[in-house]
Amino acid sequence: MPELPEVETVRRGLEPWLEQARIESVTLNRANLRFPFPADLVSALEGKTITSVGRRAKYLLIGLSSGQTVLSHLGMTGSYRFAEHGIDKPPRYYETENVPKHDHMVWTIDHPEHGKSHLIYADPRRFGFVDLYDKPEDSPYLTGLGPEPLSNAFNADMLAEAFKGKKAPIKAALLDQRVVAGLGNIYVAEALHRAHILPTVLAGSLVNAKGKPKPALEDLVSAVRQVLVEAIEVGGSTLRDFRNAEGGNGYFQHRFAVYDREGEPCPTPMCTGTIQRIVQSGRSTFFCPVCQKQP
DNA sequence: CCACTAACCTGTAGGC
DNA sequence: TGCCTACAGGTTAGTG
Repeated sequence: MPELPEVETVRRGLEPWLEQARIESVTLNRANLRFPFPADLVSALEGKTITSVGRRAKYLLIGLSSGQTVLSHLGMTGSYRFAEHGIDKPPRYYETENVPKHDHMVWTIDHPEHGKSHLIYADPRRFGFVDLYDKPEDSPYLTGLGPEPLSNAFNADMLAEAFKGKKAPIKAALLDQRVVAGLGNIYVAEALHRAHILPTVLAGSLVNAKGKPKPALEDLVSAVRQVLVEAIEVGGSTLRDFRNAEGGNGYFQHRFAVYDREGEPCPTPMCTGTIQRIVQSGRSTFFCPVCQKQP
């Protein structure tokens, strides 16, 4: 689920409730998610104060007063939410019935303004994970990442450098987190549609003979930025189960031009095309065969 | 270097 | 109602 706009939405929802909060206790309801929880996670968290709630690509980065940083990835179905305030004991859902069975990690926190509450991490498919670092920039999850797509480091010149001679389809190239970090299946499809580029064209075909970006690559950079900004503004996309930290959903799914719209008319003005679905790298790709072209 | 598949795991939607 | 299949926002390892 969560691509950059959804993770940013979660981050913004968590920040006012977590920053300055003290972690009183931590309960792990199982030993692992995608990977085992770090052996020292509970002791590293308990008694510390949260100093920051950040994000890099699709990773949440929670800074602690000890100087350490919690790195959290939501996988496909991970979510953070708060239990109602004023509860004294953390919920141990696995021991009871009638309660969510995918609540794997619970932090009992005390915030100077908001008081006590429980932060709950739930994740039905358990593709997410939590890790702990002294210096998060050394984490193998972050070291190889490409630039943030909303930063100035992401531009047509750097994309041209990355795509020069590259034979992978542009769709696969944009999903490669080493090229640009934070895009997923939804926003790649939407950005390519806005830039009028077919997802099947080779990445290298967007670069000219001098290694400089063709105009279509400039359009693509703008489209990526635009679609991400719009999505963040409306709280991301809720397809099945995405919820922000306050329990609300996103609204960008109503603005999808192509994603999950196979058979529907292309929304591009004057375009007569019908949205098609193909499979690339084992994943669905949605596009309009009429207004998306080979540059 | 690149493409494709399977794997991790659970839930849900659709066909019969 | 139930059973079965296909598929889902991500990432990684293995194979050809």
